[in-house]
Amino acid sequence: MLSASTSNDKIFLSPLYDHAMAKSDREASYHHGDLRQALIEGALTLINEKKDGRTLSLREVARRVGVSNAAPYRHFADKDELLAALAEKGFRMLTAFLRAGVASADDPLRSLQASGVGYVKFAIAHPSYYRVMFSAFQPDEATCTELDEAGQEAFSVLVDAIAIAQAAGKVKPGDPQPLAWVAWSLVHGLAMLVIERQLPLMDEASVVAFAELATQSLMEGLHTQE
Amino acid sequence: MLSASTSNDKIFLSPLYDHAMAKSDREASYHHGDLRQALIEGALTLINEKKDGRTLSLREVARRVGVSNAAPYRHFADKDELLAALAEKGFRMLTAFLRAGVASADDPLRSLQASGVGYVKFAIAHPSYYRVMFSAFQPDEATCTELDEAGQEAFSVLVDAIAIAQAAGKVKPGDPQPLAWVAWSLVHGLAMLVIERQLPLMDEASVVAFAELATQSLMEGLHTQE
DNA sequence: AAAGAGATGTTAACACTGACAACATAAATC
DNA sequence: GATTTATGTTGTCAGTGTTAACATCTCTTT
Repeated sequence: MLSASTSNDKIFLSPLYDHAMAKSDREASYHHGDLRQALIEGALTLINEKKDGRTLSLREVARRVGVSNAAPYRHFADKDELLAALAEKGFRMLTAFLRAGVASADDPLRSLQASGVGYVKFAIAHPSYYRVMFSAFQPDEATCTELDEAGQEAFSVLVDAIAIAQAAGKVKPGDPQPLAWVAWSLVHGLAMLVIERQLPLMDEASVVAFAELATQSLMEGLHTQE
Repeated sequence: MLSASTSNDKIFLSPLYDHAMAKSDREASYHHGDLRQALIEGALTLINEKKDGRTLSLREVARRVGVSNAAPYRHFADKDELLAALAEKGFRMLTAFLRAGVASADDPLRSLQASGVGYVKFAIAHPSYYRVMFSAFQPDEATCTELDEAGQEAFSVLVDAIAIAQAAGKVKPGDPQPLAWVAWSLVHGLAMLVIERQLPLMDEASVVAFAELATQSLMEGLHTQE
């Protein structure tokens, strides 16, 4: 029953539900113990079975977790809030992929490029996640600041990588933020097109190879010495 | 009642329904006369009222057009097929925007860049269209070849612009297709991020300005003389 | 022109969904 | 131990995509 969920299930974000985590006797009690987390994981496994934000249903998640229709509403105001929780987790994972990319090279420029390739690698490794993260469920602005934070954290990895490359004189100077937007646009568009099968790239190898070409192209546009 | 629909409503694609177009006495007859087109336009106006592929409902379209729930199923196998028809029209419009961009400059390089800016301009001018075009409703492959064609037509504008720039020695030589993918990725990602309000760009002017920066950055990476 | 055939609408139904109110039960607090 | 609070359940509502069975129009064929 406990299918192979993600290993980093230690991310407990909302202090509101901390007390629930203390429980350990689960299984067949009226109160689930940690429904919120179980719902997120249930939605997660469903999403890994070809479901996206549109086809995923709250009721199915509840069913999968073994709980009634209305139970999820004790933990999420509506479906979008569950999706937002998933998206947040996705951004945390994306951040890890980006950092792994950055760390995989010594040269600041190659580091920057590797972060872009890492971005695309995440997208093709977790396409359903990625779709949820960027599909248009309006996050209601102020309500889910945690999602925003997670997104900003991921983005800052890119900004930092650019700033470091600038400090090394490898990227033209100026506010790194707009440059990061440009780089983000490139890898985001690439990721989306690949995921939606709009580009005829079949296996991971060719996607990564193309991601390297794409980031390389932009690199030669961004770096100094013209 | 006939709200301001798009002006290019002369696009009749499927010869299967040509005979229906011959009718002119509409209004209050059992048979609508040209339901297929009316449904597309109805969906279109609804989509311009904040609806996207997820929130748009076939029943609402039917209601808007003044027809019963099941009537649309005489013209579209399912909801996705209606969305595909919308997407096709969107790609035709996108092609026009791209061509306008290309034609707006004399220099091949600037022409190429202008096509990219035109791409983004289309996306922000018709965000709902754009969302439908690229939101994941699996087009069932072989069934809707017309959508594929429309997409290819738009893409070919980009490829051609690159090929022309290559012929003028302004872009590094080689198969233009991969380069077009890179460029497409950049503007697609930018368009998506702007539409989903992931970038803090408010008005059209700043979006266009940033699109120019983004395309310029890539340009300097693609062009010759390093 | 009459008649049958095929296209195009309509109504009614099914199985779903998101969401809520009213109720039940366990846990936490006093 | 009693009460408040958190959490889960059942039942319901409006809305959806989709299909089947039926109705009506149009068109071809005789």
